[in-house]
Amino acid sequence: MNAITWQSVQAEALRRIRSREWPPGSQIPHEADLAAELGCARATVNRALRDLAEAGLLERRRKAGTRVPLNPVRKATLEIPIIRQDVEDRRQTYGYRLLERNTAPPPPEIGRRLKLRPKAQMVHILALHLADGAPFCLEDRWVNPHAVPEISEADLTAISANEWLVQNAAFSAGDFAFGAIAAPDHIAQYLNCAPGAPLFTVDRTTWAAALPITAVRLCYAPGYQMRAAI
Amino acid sequence: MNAITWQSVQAEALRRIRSREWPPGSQIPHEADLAAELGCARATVNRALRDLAEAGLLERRRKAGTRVPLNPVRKATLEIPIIRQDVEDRRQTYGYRLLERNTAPPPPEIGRRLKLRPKAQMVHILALHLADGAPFCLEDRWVNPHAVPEISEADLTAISANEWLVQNAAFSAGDFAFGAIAAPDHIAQYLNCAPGAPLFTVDRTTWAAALPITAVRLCYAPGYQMRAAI
DNA sequence: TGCGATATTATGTACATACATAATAAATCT
DNA sequence: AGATTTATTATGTATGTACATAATATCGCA
Repeated sequence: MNAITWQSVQAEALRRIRSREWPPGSQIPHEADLAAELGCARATVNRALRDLAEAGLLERRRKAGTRVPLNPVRKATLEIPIIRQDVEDRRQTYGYRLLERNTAPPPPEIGRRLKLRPKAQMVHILALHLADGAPFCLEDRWVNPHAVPEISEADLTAISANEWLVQNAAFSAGDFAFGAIAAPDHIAQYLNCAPGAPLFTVDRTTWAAALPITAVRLCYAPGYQMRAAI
Repeated sequence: MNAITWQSVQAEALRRIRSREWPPGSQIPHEADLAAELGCARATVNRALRDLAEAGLLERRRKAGTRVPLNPVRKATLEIPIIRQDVEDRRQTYGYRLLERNTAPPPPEIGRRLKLRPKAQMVHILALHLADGAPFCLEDRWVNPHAVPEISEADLTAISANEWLVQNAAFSAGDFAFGAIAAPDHIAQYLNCAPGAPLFTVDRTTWAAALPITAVRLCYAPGYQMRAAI
């Protein structure tokens, strides 16, 4: 009956970090010593410390050992559902309208972000997501047709590009930027809000290995909040 | 010489998910079978699949097995540095000014968020973070003195409450909400921007087990973006 | 002294085995 | 039939061993 689990090892390590028993910047005992001290296998210690390192509470390097970082970085996990799910999770009924769809060269800024040559043709999609009939989020998207040629045939009036891409495009990496803008006139019209109203925005680019797939800006209606937990 | 690593197993699993070989909603073979098929130990498969489950690409339940979720939820990891670090990472020089500090009962909304009784006294702190001398972020914070009594003696003119708390308060959980607001007059003054300008905001509460520690709203100067990667 | 080769070391991973745990399915009893 | 107990099963975890890998420290040589 051994009560030692990797969670209990992790809890003990956390306690030592927070109590300054292992002060910031210091090196902590190596796995074998800790395992001996706590009476468990090295693999158990490894699992505990590896997890803490992934959470940013420890820094580990081969041979150099494990240390408590001087500048702790909190890592929060953001769960980013497809927009329909986001609306339904709020117990509202989801609606969707495709506003525009054409093929054109993207604005220079989008081209730069996706590292495409200047005049490459891309599929441009403008769509509005609704919650209980009211504007919820405006989706302004550019898709690289070379990455997902099937997009040309997709029926984007029935399913949003957001959802279609999640289901049909392999992706390996991406980045997000969250910010706030004042609603320009044309966006204010779609979102049915005052021009200049503060809008929460998400800019997102996704890649399949080195191949750019899509760049999108989501503008949420005033009052929207995105939540995360640690 | 075995070239099979948990990463390669993970890559193969990812391939099958994306290629619809394992379609959304379906159950995938159990660990022992996969291990036999791929020619590795079950522990290796476990590590690979466990990681994918943590990333939201698989759902696992004991006895019930492992399945591909119908509604994929993308999980992004947000790195949330202390504000000084954020500024310095932009290669700007950090500055800080404590604007106000007093003890008072918090506004009802803060009290509710922290689940405190209505008239509990809290430490209120208003501070401005600067980048290259320009306003960067306004910090409006309420701290529970019962959770961190040392806050009363802390010299918050030299070090920000943000930083002091990271270094001195044990915390176990927290949540974030990101949004956008129109700058109210008094905030616009501090941030040196036009009243009504769109501001990116972070609302954050942190807890030590069941004990509320602090609630804070950060208002970033116009144009600020917070970044995350998948 | 300076530089490159070599040894050392702490973490990282793989594996076989064993047992724990949770959820389901089957069996049993009333 | 319905409720309760008992298998069954897939994932979860712990362990000892072995070897891989990356970073550092040391040695040997010019």
